[in-house]
Amino acid sequence: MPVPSRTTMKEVARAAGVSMQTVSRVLNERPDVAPETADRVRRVIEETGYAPNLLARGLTRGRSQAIGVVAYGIAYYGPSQIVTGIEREAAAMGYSMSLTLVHDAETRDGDAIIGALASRLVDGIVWAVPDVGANRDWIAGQAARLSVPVVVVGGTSATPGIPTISIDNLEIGRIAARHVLAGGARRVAGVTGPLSWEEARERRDGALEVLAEAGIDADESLFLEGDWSAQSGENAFHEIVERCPDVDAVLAGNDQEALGVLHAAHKLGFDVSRRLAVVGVDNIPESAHFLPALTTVEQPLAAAGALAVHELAALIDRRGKARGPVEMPTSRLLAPTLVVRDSSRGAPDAGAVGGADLLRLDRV
Amino acid sequence: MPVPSRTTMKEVARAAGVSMQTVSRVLNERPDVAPETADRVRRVIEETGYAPNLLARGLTRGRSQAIGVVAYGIAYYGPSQIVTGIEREAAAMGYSMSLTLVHDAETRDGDAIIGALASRLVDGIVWAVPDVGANRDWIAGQAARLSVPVVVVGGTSATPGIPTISIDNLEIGRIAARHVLAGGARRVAGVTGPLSWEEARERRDGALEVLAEAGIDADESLFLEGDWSAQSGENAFHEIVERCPDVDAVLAGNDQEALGVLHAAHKLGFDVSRRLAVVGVDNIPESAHFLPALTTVEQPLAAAGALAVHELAALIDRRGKARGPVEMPTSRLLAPTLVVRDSSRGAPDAGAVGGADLLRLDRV
DNA sequence: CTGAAAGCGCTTACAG
DNA sequence: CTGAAAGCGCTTACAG
Repeated sequence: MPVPSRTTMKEVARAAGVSMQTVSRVLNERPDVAPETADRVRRVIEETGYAPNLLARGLTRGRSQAIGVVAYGIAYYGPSQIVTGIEREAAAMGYSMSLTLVHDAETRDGDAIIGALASRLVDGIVWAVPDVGANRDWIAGQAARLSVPVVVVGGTSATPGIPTISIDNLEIGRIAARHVLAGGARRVAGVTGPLSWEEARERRDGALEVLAEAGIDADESLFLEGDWSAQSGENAFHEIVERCPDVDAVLAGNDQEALGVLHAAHKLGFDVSRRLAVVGVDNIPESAHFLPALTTVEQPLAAAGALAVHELAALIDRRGKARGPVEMPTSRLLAPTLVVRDSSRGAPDAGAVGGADLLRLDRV
Repeated sequence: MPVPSRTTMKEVARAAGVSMQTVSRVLNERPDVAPETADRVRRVIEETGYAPNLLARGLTRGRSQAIGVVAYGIAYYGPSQIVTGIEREAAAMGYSMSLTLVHDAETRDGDAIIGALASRLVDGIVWAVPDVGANRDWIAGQAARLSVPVVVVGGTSATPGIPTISIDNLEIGRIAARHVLAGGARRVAGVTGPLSWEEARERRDGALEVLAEAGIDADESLFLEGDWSAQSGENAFHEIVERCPDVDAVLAGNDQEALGVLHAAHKLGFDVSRRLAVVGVDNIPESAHFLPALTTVEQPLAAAGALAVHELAALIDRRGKARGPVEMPTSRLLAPTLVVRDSSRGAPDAGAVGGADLLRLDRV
């Protein structure tokens, strides 16, 4: 059996008794086609199952109707949420998505990756790699010399000259710190993410800022560096307890680290939620079922991904039309949300109201 | 500032004082070019930063050097692992990846999605959507009439006529059941995934098979249907205890459900790991830090994704060459692995050896 | 070893 | 309202 090759526009034209241009017009919904001619063409398209070759279209139009996405991991909660948001919005806006994963946040393959995407004539690029090392400066430099627009998503505040959709990581730290202070905590410790990540540094700094303002003895040495893993949270908690046996709150860099803290606290016989408040970041689905259920700061990651695509699409359209008036990149900083559960409530979790005992506080 | 448009092959040719064909030959590493000519061309390519327009190349060659991937979710652990494996292997084999996410496992957008990928002349398609409803039969039908090869990954056993890389879900159920029986359990219950998923049915059936063989009163009514969520695990456990107060083992459909079971058991005052064994599926990173640490059955999902791409690439190459000799699709069924932790060890978890107390048993 | 010609499947002005 | 021509940037035979 011969490989069924695709129907071509020329074939459709012949079958409909018109020229290729007319088929092209019908396909692109140009108004200047006689109704009956258009109908005839549409019928043939229907019968033959014709669909335009997007490679050819892209070649002539000079744009591919595809966006390139460069993401870090995907196996992790944050990136997977962001990419989900990106894909959804891209699909909704009629773009297909070419995804490249970098396996090291400090990748030096950036050139090759961007180059490969450019070779495919993507109409724009979403850079969804965390803010580690010199990443951001590098991509900003690339963006300047590239012929396609680039939008950065995730990470921290905007890089000058490049539109960035990010989460307010300082605020994440502040929210968490304010919350445990409001609950009466006075000896606040932390497990951060890897400090090569700007995200991790900002979360910590936001917390320290609040502690300092509250006149709390903000002991930076009680904020230990983790690596986002539960294991690192567990290790850190043991260290924290050694340094400060009467610690009454631990702010974790993410929910996995918080889980490790809960685990370690349990092993050490701490009565979490009565004597110790633990707060995570992310609100992964599991966190509501940790023991005790975890208080955490949620980030609008999928929304950030979607917004990034939205902004990118706007840039693409703008570039298509009037090239000129200095493109003012629109950056946005999205606010996180506190989700309060038993791990910080100062109440025993066993026998609790169970179920819908969830409270959301926006910027408490 | 004018949008910097890409250097073209014609420009490279002129700068190097040769014809386009010669540049093309150098680019494709054809041997029939004089060394010094090739050097000259390479130098110009270097200087200009020329990179071929892959849309044009795809149009002439009739293939895009891209594969299309259709995946379910990505925000979930399983799919994210599979896609990670797919991307890694695709990148390694020189393919770029066009990713489309379906947000409903029983999607009826399949036609449109496949059509869109075909329009982009992808060289092959990886179908990474779970085996729900009539999914598999549908994609098998599509594969037959498509001009590009399709490989299915995930799910259960092979669909006739279409290469499938899957995990042995029956074996997952068997492994889990054998393990708790070996630990002395006699009243075994379960929380399944949604039973519209073939994966969920097979895991349950594998367990029931082992229980029956062991002469255990395999009570199917103790296997309740969940929806993969921790909440459903929690709800199910309450129901299970009502039906069978002296239950001594619960086999969950995944780690999230298992977490819900642990949570509910804790609330109800069950002494997990002493009086109750709980086993999950997936080995999500968090599971090692649940309270108690979770025994679970791990699936080689990333490997499955990589193998799918590998198989797809083989099919693409074969199709490119001798079209003819009935393409015998190669399907593979990958074996899961048991990871034993405290939740099934019949030992208290507090004050345990902590850390590397992990044991892997292959097909116990 | 190298180049002129034709063509991949579309779209974009340009005529009529 | 419709079609002939040219061109997007490559590659593939075909000559020499």
